[in-house]
This record gives sequence, C-alpha cells and structure tokens, in this order.
Amino acid sequence: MDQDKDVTIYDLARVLNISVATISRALKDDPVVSKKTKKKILDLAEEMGYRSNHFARNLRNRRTHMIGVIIPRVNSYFMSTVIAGIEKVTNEAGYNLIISQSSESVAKEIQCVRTMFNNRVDGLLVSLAYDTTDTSHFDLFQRKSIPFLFFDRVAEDNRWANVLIDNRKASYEVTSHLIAQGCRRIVHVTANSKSNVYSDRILGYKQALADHHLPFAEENIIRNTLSQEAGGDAAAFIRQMDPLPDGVFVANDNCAVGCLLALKRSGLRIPEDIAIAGFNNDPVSTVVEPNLTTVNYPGYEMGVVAARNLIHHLNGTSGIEVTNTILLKAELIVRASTQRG
Amino acid sequence: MDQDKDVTIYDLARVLNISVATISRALKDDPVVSKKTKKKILDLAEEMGYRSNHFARNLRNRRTHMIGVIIPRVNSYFMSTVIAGIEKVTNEAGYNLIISQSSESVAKEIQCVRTMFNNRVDGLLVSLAYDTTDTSHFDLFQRKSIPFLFFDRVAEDNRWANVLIDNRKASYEVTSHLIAQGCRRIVHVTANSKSNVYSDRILGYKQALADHHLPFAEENIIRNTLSQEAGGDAAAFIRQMDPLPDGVFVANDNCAVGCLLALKRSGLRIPEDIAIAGFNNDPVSTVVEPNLTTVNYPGYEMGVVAARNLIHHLNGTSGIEVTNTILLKAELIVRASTQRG
DNA sequence: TTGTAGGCGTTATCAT
DNA sequence: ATGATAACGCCTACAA
Repeated sequence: MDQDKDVTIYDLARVLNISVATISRALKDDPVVSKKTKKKILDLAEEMGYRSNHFARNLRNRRTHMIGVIIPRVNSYFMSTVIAGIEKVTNEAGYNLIISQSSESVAKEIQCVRTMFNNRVDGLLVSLAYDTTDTSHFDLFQRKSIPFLFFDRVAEDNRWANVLIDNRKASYEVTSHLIAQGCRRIVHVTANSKSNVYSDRILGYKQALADHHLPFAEENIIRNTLSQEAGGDAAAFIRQMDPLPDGVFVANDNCAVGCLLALKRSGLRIPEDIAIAGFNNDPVSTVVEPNLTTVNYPGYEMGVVAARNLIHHLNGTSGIEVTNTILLKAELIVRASTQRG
Repeated sequence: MDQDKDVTIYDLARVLNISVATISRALKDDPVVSKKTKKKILDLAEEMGYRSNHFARNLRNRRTHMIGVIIPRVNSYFMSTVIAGIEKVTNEAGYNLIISQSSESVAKEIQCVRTMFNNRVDGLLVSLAYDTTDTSHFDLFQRKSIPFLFFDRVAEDNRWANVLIDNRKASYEVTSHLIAQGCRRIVHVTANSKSNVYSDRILGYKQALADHHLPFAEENIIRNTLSQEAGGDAAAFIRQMDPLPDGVFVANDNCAVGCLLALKRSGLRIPEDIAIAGFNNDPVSTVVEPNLTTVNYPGYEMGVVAARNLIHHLNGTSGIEVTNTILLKAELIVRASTQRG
C-alpha cells in the first residue's frame, strides 16, 4: 500500500481479464454492459481504490466540468451570497468552481480571463472590475464559443448575456422616497467608476429629481471609493456645504454607514436634519442607529440565476449568441434613517 | 477563423517544419533550444493563437497546479480576508484555486474532499465544519502523500499541520479585561460546536475566572449559532437571569452586536450596567454603538501563512509528515462597550 | 455483449 | 541543437 501509482482501468482489466473498453463502459454505467460484469467491475474498482483520471478524460472529451468565476473581490456580504448561490447550482449540476479575484484591476482581470481560458473552463461568470470599459479580453471566449455571462457589473455594450437588477429604477425609488419625506437638496454619493451599476443609479437619481421638478446640480454628486472611511470623508464634505443638504443617497451601505455615523457625531439628527439612504441591504444596515433605509439586493438569487443560465447554455439548447438580459427584482426597504414625522 | 479546433504543437511543427519535441522545448523555454528557433516558434505560436493543453500536460506531469480550499462558508468578513490572502500567495506561485464550501455540514465536507481528490489538486487548505470531529476523510490525501493543512478550525488530533491563533490566550485576555473593568458575573456566548476554536475559548474563559478567584458556572455558558439573530435571543435569555450578569463575552462579533442591540433596547446601559465583548474585529464592531471591544483576527495573514506553508511543501523541501502548528498573533482591542469609568 | 485499436496533446527518453 | 517515438489514462468507432 501507500503506492504512489494510481490504479487505472488497465489494472482492473488485467485482474478481471476483461477488456478496458468494457471497464470504461461499466464505470460510466453504460446500459450495454451486463449487470453481472458491471457489478464485478465496480466492486473491484472500489476495492482497489480506483479513481478516474479527469485529465485523461478531459483530454478526450474536451470538457472540464469547471466553471470559472471572476469577481472584483469576495469581501462584501453581497458577493459572498452571490457565490453561495452560484455554488449551489453548479454543484448540483456536477460542475466545479474556479474562483478568481480581479481586485478591481483591469490588468488583473485580463490575467484572470487568460488563466480561465488556459484552464479550459466550460463557462465563465463575470462581474467586472470598477474600471473595465473595454471588454475585448473576452473575445477569446467569444471566438471559441465558450459561453460566459456577466452579472451585477456588466459590460457597457450589452452584446452579451447579463444578469442584474434594474439599478436605475431602484435608484429612482430611493430618490423619490427621500423627496416624499420632504428632502429637497439631495446629495448622491457614488463610486468613481463607469460601471453600469453606478451610472444607472445616477440616471435614476436624476430622473427622480426631474420628475419632481427639483434641480439637478453636478456639485451634489460626490464620488469616492464607497468604503466606510470614505463615508466619513463624504460626511465632512457634506457638513460644509451651504446650504446644508437635507438628504443623502449613498450607493452602498458600508459607505452610507460611515457617512451616517460621522454626520451624527457632527451633531446632526438623522433623519430630522438630514435623511440617509444606502444600497445593498447589507447586514450592517440593521446595526447602525438609526437603521438604514436601503435597497434589497438579491445576491443569492442573482448567483442562482446566473449559474442556471450558464449551465443551460452548457447543456446545449440555446446558443450563447442570444443576447439576453435578466433583470432581478430589487426593492426599497424603508427604515428609520429616512422616516420623518 | 472561429475554428472550434485548437492549435496544437503539431500544427506549429508542421508549419515550421520542425519536430514537436523542439516546439515543446521552446515553449517551456528550455535553454537547449537555439535562440533563433525559439523566437520563430514563439512568434508563430502567438500568431496562431496557440494555447497549451493543461490536460495533456497534467496527464504526463501528474501535477495540476491547483490548490483546493475547503471552508465552511465565504460569508464572513474573516473568511473573505483569509481567501484574499490565500489567493495572493497561490497566484504569485502560479497555482490556481478551487474553492468549495462545506456549508458547515460534515457530509458536504466529505463530498468536497472527494471532489478535490478526483480533481487531483496538488494540495489542500481546509477549515473544518462546525461538527467535524472525525477527520478520517482526509486519509485519502494522507495515503497519497498529498499535502494539506488546516487553518482556523483545525482537527482535534493534531496529527497534521495547523495555522491558527491562540484562541485560549485571546479568550483569557478578553475575560481578564472584563474582570479588570469590574465585571464579576460574566456570561460566555459560544457556538454549539466541538471545534477547537470554541472549546479553546471556553478554556481561556474558565482559566481567567479561576485565576481571578471567580466561580465558574455551567449556566453562564450560552450556546447558539452565533448569528446576529441568535444574539438577540441570547440577550433575552440574559435579561431574565437572576442576578443579572454584568459582563458578556460573545465568541463572535456578529452575535455580539445582535446581543448588544437587544440589551440596549431592553433598557440596559452598555457598558455601565453590562459590558460586552466580541471576537473577530469584524467591521461591524466599529459601527455598533457603543463600539465593540473585540479580538483582532488576522485573516489575511492567516491565509498568507497557510498558503505559503503549503506551497513550501509542494516545492518539496520539507515533508508533510512534519507536524507543525503555527500560531498567529491575535490582540485584544478595547473599545467603548467594555470601558467603564 | 465484449474486444481491438487509434487518438486526444504533451513531455521525456533516446538517438542523431 | 534537433528529431523520432513511446508513454500518460481514457474513450469510442468499428469489428467480432
């Protein structure tokens, strides 16, 4: 025992004095093999500790049963729930996951794509880095007809399949809600990024202002990294605006929380003096006081839908060329941070 | 173009009228090939869009350059930082990651181990599920001399390599700190799990009580899932204890936060009436008011150290048989939730 | 129902 | 410095 060498179908064939072809067929439960032989073979395989060699198999089959996932980072609650969703579906369908992080860098993203390509993943699920505008690095996959789709942070030119929420609509609802609560000077804190996620939210914000006959001013848009610390900085900036804004809509909960805490510390009452809303429904939104109004982001569901969709392609019915966009529901969750009177 | 067929070294060989052997050598930068031929080959490879076939290569080399990671879940801040650390090191060393979640279930964990084994990962990094006590499913790897090591949640019988913090010591420090702040009746909220992580913390808690001549009572240990909601339930339980405890040490920040908020809502002042400490230094600990005293958990570093260690084994110098345990520093961070007077 | 034989793309071992 | 060729382990026409 403790042999370094693996047991192969040849070993099984030799012992049983049967051809490797029959062994191979039995192992994949081919109905053409007789029940008796099959049992004999499976028993021996078990006994000898046989395990199939995926490489040899893949080398012939040209399928790896691996799905690549490229994401900016695993560090948000949202992202981890997406992954959980993806994992569930892919696992059930017999696929394995290779996860790689672009760390919000286009260069690293390109490298990730290459690696995935070389590892011959059967398909790819991608959420783009902050600053990815050119998506030509995915042409590799396009050319080989390897299916891939984007989720959440998608490509501008939607030539490809996307799974995301209607950021514009959600943002419109948040802004409208703030207006309904009496806010007239609403600041929007967003990322310094060209991603659809943020540009669409800006559009929704503008639209809501326009529909309620409120002026839009470029100065009311603050751009930062959306980290919690950046939220504190944004608060400092807001504090010295004149006149003082009466509403803040931050594009993510972490940053909103940082902002809320800093504003509170500066002596403002939330929501009486200034109302604050976030985005994502991150658990932290129910920890901060007052609890944060936000938009529920269906991470798990997004992962499930994206993965299911990809696997659908993999199993061959529909072609990847079909450009389709799936929009998931995102709903406004009103909490104390914006509820006046 | 848009050929489905891949370019192989045979194609390159044919075009250049050179043997596949030379092509193969040139591609891996073997110094035995002349500079001129090498250049010719690399240029053509680039031009024809050649990519090496990992399967064929692995089939021969018996190495996959893949490292498996099995974790309970990616859903905590701690875990995501660990992964970031692992990713950095493995990537730099030219390895890819396969991440799989056991979802805190032993059964799923066993399945994960199987999958990793069949995918022939070169090594394995594992953090065990809540209830894994028997670790015989790792014998597969042991027998094949495939290196693996545990981090954070490690095996009881430390026959294998571990990377973790000194939970007992950290817990001792938290408890001692509470005592120093005047707490005399300290409740410990922990997981319903046999994992070293929690049992060691209990030991540290007990030891601190003993060293300060305080009685230990089994009733002062509350076991739950350590979720934020569970924290609320724990608070309700604590509220009806008689006499009321004056200190709570929760084994993770999420749960501590849930507990803190609920206690506050019930009318208690933190830390005057009851002090609360958590564990992990999760970002949420600086959001809750008052800010939570906790223990800094070096996730990123843990990932880095674990991965580095594994790769060390992979590159062959030291054998896996060497049972070694690496302890990382974890430090008490005192914040308002425990600071009295 | 089972067997034979060739090929999947690469690399290592001999030769030359 | 380069070439020929035999593995690596599995799958699948095709034949029996």
